[in-house]
Amino acid sequence: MGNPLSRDPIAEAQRNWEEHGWGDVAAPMAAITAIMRTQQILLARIESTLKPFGLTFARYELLALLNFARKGALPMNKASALLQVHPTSVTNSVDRLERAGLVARSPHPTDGRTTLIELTAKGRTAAKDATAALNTEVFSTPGFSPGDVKDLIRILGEFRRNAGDFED
Amino acid sequence: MGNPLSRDPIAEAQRNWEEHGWGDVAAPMAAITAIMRTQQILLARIESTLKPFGLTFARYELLALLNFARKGALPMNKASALLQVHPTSVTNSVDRLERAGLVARSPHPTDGRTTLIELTAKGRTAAKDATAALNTEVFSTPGFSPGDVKDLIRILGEFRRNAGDFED
DNA sequence: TGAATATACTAGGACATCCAACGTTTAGGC
DNA sequence: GCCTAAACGTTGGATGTCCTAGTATATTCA
Repeated sequence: MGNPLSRDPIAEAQRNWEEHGWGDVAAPMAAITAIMRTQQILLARIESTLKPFGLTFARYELLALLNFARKGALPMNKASALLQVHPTSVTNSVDRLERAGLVARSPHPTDGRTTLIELTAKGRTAAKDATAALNTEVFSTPGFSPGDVKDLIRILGEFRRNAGDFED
Repeated sequence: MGNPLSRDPIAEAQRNWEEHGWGDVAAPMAAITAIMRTQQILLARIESTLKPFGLTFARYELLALLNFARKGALPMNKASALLQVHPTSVTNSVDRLERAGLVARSPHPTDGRTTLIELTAKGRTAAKDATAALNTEVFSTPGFSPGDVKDLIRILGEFRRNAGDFED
């Protein structure tokens, strides 16, 4: 889909912003646009790594979350909150994961409204295998230096806290 | 869709990774996940700012690109390359923008294969207004300190260069 | 008990992305 | 000059995400 460009299009945009008298917001614009593009690149890598497992990133995240939960089960609404996604998206993901035999729905023992999502044995295996693949194929060579990784975690952590993701 | 959580779910994931013996990739995993989440937050802000203009981010990017192009026109394939998206995605965006009267297709004067995308007067106004809105509502208060903005531009710029986005 | 709230599902729609395939047009090798 | 290869944009199909709205059920609290 793309050969390398001769010039950085985001740096170009930043220059355009400055020339049009928006110099005060040119840098933040460039940073935000760069985050958008970086996410695109990373997502493509992750999805191509997960494809052999029949997983998308959204479904993998849910699987990984369940894998870390005690007893491998979580209520739907907890999963929605922890993954920061819309409840209907969780329903959608669970539908597909259930159809693939990786998770199962079960009624909550005391609260009749909530349904628990539970990892099946097959789902636990898939979670482990997919995680191993991501670790070796993506996370071990992230494209950031260790120092930059540290900076990113700090910068984006502060951003997310200020955005209301969590209080800590 | 979300009240603040009591703890940072990404920091939590990082801890889980370390406890499972994947300490060597725990930090990159956290950084990459943070980029994913940050992109989500920023995209939501941008889209809600663009909504009154009947624009999505993908369509706005195309509009802004045309607005900076000399003569307000670009070939489809140039737009595809500069925006780093699949040609069919550009077709999709142009279809919708054309239906909204913001751009127009026209044949290339010398190369019969390529079609030019051209800003209409209405499109140029929309581009200017939407940019002004983004500048005041999003980019002026990005949620990053000026120093962090600078770091992000450098770190993500290097990443994108290494990923083959551009050569410079 | 009754009203407000919480939970999850269904249905429908908007949107973006990618892929395979196609017709048209151009360019390059011979 | 011709013919093959490549480039370009489009179509149709598939996938996937998110959102809104409405429904049904269950819980909580006044």
